[in-house]
Amino acid sequence: MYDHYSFEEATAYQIQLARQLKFHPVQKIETIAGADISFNKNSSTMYAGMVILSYPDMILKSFALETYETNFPYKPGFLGFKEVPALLKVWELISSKPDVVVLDGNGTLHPRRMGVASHFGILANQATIGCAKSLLYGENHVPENRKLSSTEINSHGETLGFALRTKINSAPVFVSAGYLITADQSLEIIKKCTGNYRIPEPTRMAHNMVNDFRTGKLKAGFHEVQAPLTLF
DNA sequence: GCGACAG
DNA sequence: ATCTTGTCGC
Repeated sequence: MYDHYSFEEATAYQIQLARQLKFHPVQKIETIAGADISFNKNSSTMYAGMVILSYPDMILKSFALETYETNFPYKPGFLGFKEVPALLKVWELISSKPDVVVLDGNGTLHPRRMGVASHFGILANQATIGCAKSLLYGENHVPENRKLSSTEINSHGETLGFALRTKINSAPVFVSAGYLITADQSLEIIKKCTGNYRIPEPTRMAHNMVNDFRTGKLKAGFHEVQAPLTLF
């Protein structure tokens, strides 16, 4: 889908998409999804997955898995071009859409406000949150070493996101709004999705799923979870 | 020119 | 992201 895009064209496309960004509080949240991608080194096959959990219970209800071929390379600032097409393909397998989707990467905490979460959100017309494991853009401020302590991440005097300490003695994660949600509400939601691990439940489960999918333990398609599987 | 740089 | 052994800490 984006394989033929040059980085120059990709940059122009991001600026174009950014003009369509909208942010407002999500009224009711009963289900939340986590999305992630996995792939073998030097392979063009992407293993995409999305899990849907109840909110704020964090109980796995269903998940979808699908593969997608792409040769778009990874480059800081352009992650969306490599992952969004695959994520949109899994997205189609989900008939009952979640209220918000958490992506493994940034939202507006990006030089052109178009991280993978914002990129996916606009194309899917879906509320999204970006939760990255390391900082891509903005003035870094390290939060205190206490669970759920946070600091603002700014750029040119504007608060684009937050650094959040999800676990003591572990590096913070970086939260920002993707689309159709505010940065403040994104932080509140990620806090409620945080369990006993550094990575919040939605993306943590999605990460485990796509890894099992890639290694053949799970198959492509939409899957309903019957037995209240609190495992993983 | 130099350093930074999601997954 | 993936590959990959040992090691430190709760």
